Amino acid sequence: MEYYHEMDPRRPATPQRTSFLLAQVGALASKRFAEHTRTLGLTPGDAGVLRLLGRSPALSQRELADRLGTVPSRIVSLVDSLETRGLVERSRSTTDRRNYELRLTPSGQEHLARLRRVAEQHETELLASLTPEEAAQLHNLLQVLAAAHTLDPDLHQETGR
Amino acid sequence: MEYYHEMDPRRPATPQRTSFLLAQVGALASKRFAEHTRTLGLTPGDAGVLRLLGRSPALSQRELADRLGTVPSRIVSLVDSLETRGLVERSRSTTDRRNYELRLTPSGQEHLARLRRVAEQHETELLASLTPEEAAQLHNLLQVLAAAHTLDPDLHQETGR
DNA sequence: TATTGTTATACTCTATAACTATA
DNA sequence: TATAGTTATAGAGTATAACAATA
Repeated sequence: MEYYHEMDPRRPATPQRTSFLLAQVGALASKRFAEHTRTLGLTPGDAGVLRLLGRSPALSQRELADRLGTVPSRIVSLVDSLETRGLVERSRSTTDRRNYELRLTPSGQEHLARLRRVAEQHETELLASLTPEEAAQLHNLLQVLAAAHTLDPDLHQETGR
Repeated sequence: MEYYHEMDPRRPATPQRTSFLLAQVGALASKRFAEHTRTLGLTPGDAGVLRLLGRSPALSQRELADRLGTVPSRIVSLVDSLETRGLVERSRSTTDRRNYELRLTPSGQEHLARLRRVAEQHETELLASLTPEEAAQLHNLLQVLAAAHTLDPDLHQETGR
């Protein structure tokens, strides 16, 4: 159920709040993205790992967990699965043998490239009803909100609760 | 884990896509709203039921499920809980005794009023970093997106899958 | 002692399917 | 037969806590 994300086509008696719309449209974006990744045989979680390892090779599982805002135990099954499918490889760090260094395999890099293409397609589809100027406006407004809510240390962090 | 909603304060090497930002900020809005409802002893699901019954009294559970984009079985436990707490009451329809007619009790109406106040507060907090003009702009852009994606019958519906 | 990764477990949320009662 | 509501169950997704290996 979408409770707060309700998408009833009937018009509400009261005008929708912006925060409500934001949650609705944001949930739509997430859902559509998940559908796109699924066509590649990847979950959104897989996509997050591939994206980060593409940007930062040799990450440890602990670091990966921190950056994704989750716990190390969650990373284990994610990397297990990606390793089994040959997209990611673990090698022990030579300097600290507790750590793994995680890297994309060539196949993992291909998957990441495909992922970037569907992300681009997703972006295009989602914003198709906006003019380029409107899309740029939206981008800026969202960045203001993201910055305001993550950079204020007095507010609880979004990731990891 | 927020995978796609990752809120890593480190700047990404590539600029964030708007769809990504939308998912991030939307998830933030949902999470903050849930925190607000929790201070009233309500889940976001509870809030959805109260809001709809406030607007449309005498709804059946089936209708409620449809409007919230979920299945009837999900409504049962939600209404059970609200009924136990004295916020909602079930009465059998006199015209078709299969249906319930759901209504808010006076206490339910008070809770709904409180809910509206925290929703207003939530809205204010979330958008505090925008000027009124920017907030209005954001509202309009989001409405365009919401309309484009729900009114097109060729695209899968967001609610209910 | 502290940290990385692992396992086992549990919890939350939600959907599916079979059932009952009414129509 | 069809529909409203109910129950039992199961599946995602994710977190917690205890543990082994290494530092």
